[in-house]
Amino acid sequence: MTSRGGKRMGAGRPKGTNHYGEPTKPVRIPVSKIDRVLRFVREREDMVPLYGNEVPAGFPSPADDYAEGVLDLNTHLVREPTATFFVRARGDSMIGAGIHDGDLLVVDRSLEATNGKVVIVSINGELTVKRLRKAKGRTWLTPENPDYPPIDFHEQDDTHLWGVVTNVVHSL
Amino acid sequence: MTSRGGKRMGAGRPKGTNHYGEPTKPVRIPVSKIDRVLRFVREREDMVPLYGNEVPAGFPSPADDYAEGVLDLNTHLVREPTATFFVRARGDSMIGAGIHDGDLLVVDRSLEATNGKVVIVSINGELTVKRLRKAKGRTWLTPENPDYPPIDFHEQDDTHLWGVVTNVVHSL
DNA sequence: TTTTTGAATAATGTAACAACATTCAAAAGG
DNA sequence: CCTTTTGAATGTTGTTACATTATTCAAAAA
Repeated sequence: MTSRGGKRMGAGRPKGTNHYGEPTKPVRIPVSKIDRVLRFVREREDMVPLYGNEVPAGFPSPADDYAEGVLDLNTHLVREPTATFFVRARGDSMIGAGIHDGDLLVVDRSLEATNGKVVIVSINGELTVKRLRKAKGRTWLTPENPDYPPIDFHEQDDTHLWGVVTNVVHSL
Repeated sequence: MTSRGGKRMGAGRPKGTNHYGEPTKPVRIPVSKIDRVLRFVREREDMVPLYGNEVPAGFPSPADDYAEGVLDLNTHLVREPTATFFVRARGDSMIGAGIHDGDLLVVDRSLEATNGKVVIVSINGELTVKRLRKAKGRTWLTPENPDYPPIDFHEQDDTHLWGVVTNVVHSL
């Protein structure tokens, strides 16, 4: 074929037409986490739409813009990653606080355990969850269930306060 | 100074002494997500230690090995990212199922709404959460609160079943 | 024996590159 | 004059390459 050459002013792929709509940069990732990272950046795996109580216009297409916003559970529930841990709740002594047997408790060790907070305490090597009550110079650990009695609390060898429960994850 | 040269058999940095304990590879990441990705891979932000009810040996140092394992909330609670959304619960009609006013509900639209499942239904443009009961060829939406009556359910113009509630996140 | 020092080697952030994708307009065809 | 074909022009992308840094070891010095 003969050439069809010549100037092509303004030709070429336009900027910003990539998959993400923004520039990318190579970042070194440990191989075991590459899959997870790619899912996060490519499929916005961690951003799940949040709806209120009205059926939104775009419903039920989560691919559309999320009028009510999106939510990342890790960021939402874990404010201080290095100070946070989970504990599996046992028993029904805190049923009144919405804590059921088997629930996953999100515990933040960086929060101050003030009066009224639900806390994780170890007693004789066992972790337990109770509500902290401070009154008249004394401190009590009170269950949220009338079947159980309050416990007088003071830090000692085998009793330690580990953190404040911020969220309860209940599976159905 | 004179040279101190000569063979150095076995010298050099040993393999596997990198920050992650495993090889890395460059992966192209959109610039706005680089911070988030680096936090994830470097500080294992999303991997929070999970403890049972015994005080573990390494406690309270989350930097140590997690005898009870680690947990990533997104992976744990969101099985099908593209079919999942969140709804904020209103009212106390499902208090018996552990669902309180203001709780965050994780809803999976890919699960089958079988008898006994807690489901999200829209009625007249409003989202509501109820337990599905199927019996004698009929389907009911039953609140988990004796103060509320069951509702006869059948899909029609203004009534639609949106998904199955898999988890309830309750804030304290 | 202990300390100093540079060789040896791996890790790491980023530039560079080759392969691919996309768009435009000149040339060809009608 | 309008439509189709085609290669130039340019951006994107996964991966390689590389210069710099970090780490360890043992020969040489003290």
